[in-house]
Amino acid sequence: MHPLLENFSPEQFQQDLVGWYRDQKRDLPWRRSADPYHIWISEIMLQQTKVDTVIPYYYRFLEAFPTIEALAQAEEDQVMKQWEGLGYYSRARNLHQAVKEVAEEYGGIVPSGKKEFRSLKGVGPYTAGAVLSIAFDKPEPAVDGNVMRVFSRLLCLYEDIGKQSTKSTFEAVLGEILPLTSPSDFNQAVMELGALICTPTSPGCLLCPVQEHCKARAAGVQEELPVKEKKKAPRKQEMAAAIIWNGRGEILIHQRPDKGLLARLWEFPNTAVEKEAERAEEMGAYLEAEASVTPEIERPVQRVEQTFSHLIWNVHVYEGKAERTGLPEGWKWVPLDDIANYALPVAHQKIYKTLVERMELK
DNA sequence: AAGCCGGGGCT
DNA sequence: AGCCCAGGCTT
Repeated sequence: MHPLLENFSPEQFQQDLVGWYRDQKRDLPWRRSADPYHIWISEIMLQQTKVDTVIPYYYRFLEAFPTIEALAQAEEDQVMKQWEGLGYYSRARNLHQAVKEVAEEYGGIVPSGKKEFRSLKGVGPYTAGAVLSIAFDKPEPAVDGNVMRVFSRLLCLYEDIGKQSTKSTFEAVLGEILPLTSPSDFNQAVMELGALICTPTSPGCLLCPVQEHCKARAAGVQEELPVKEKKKAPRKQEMAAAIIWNGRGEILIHQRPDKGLLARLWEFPNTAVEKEAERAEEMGAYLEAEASVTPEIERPVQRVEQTFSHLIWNVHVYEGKAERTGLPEGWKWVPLDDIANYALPVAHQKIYKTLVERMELK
């Protein structure tokens, strides 16, 4: 028995927690399915993403790609378009690659072995535990942020949950508490408790089904936990972007590089700028250097902000024109309406939406 | 071990 | 203005 579990009663805890879960659990779309493919999609989408955000994406994605085969055969651009706006786009590309592997190597059947499933792209320790327990009822722990918050309070553990060593501690503890009879309900129950009762701020201890098991509650320190190192503030970046028309009524777009921020998404040409007075000139120089396009920047039309976890873009949008020249790899002239078929970062979706509205007024 | 990778909704 | 979220990958 793990030393942190001294005086902890796993059987009573399981009973109190799972009983509450079966009575109070939310009716979520992926809980209506037993298909491992559906469970898997939901778990990837739910990484660092709230339930309410995921729900519409989950429906649309499975409508577009109802089966492993359908997703395996899809073009990456179509997959990215379905993921547009959900963020962390490597999730979509990794999922697509993993599903192709399942189609080719496992006959389209999601592997239920830990080693096999864990080896798939984008499947880490949490996702492996979650899918194997929920879809296959395997007794695997699934330790995410919810679980660490809940158990740092239950066990009154003041170790930084951002550290790998702390996560390992929780995985060991959960491995000992996890019931063999219904690991699916148990894992989901801990997460449900974290989402509904044992929330980051103002936890609802009075409504908590396991309050009698909670050391932090007993000591009145539940608000101090979990311990987590503060993150640095994001840095600000001034940007210029341009809507460049050619003589045929087409607009210039660009695909971002394979790696890094917003990898492989499409965008209006843009570049970081230094001096406020020379933004338009810097934009022109960028287009000349990267696409051999010599634009006439005519006017500023919009300003858009986009906040990332480590970066804030302040994008000054210009409009202008250029000759319809040949373009390097990754650049395209596209009719206005066709831009809707490309996956864009949210900042560029806003630019596109505003542009379409302006054109409709004319 | 630490940094990178989105976007939205709370407080 | 921070904070957090059903994390994983890369270095």
